[in-house]
Amino acid sequence: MADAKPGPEQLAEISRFFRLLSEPARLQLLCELRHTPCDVQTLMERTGFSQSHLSRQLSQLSQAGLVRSERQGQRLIFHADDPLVDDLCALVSQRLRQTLEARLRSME
Amino acid sequence: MADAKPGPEQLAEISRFFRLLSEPARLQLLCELRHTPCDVQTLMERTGFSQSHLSRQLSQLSQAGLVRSERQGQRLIFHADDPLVDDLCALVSQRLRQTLEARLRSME
DNA sequence: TGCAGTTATGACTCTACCCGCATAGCTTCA
DNA sequence: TGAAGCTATGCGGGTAGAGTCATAACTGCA
Repeated sequence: MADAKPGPEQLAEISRFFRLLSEPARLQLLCELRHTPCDVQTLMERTGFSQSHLSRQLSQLSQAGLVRSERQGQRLIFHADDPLVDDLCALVSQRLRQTLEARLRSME
Repeated sequence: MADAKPGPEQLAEISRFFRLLSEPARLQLLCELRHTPCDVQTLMERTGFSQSHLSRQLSQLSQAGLVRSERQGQRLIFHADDPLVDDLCALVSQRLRQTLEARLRSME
């Protein structure tokens, strides 16, 4: 029952979530903000992205609850204090490492 | 060190992996094959996808090691015996549920 | 080996979405 | 309140990739 086949609806939602993480730009933003909240100006300097692009991506991420914004003076400070993404990335990284090792061994 | 910022290279690989799961069709295939391996004919009937489409998607999944094929007679039987996807989906589902509950409470 | 059945692939269309530019809309503070 | 600064959004070019059709390539079997 815990691993019953999810319905199409649920499948769609889950895949939408993964889509958020499937874009390097967004994943990068999440990593940048993970332990050091900052404002858009700083993100522009660090990533080279345009302001409009950042605004859109941050909007998507905050809509999914992966990012939170807090006003400080006239600028918004963005936070990403959710460990979920860390966990997901850790699982995937570990998997990628295993795959590489296996490929190494197989070409021996 | 465990959660140091990943480099651009690693970020790209991780996001590529998430992209595999960001397509409902592929996620559905993984769910179909998770506990009941089967051949392409059966997948066509169950999902309504064309043979060529299935071939491409299964190719991507098997290249990532999420699916394995085994010949039986003249047809290939596809397996998805990796619990990783289950784990990832479970984490995300749980998160989606939490988000919904929070939204409910906030509109109270 | 040659045939029948199965899978992979080239060519194509179509949709979604990234990303930047320009600008409209807001928020804060003097 | 009005101006300055910050953020959101309409618009458009470009690209990646889903999905189909036709067909090539391959596999097991008579």
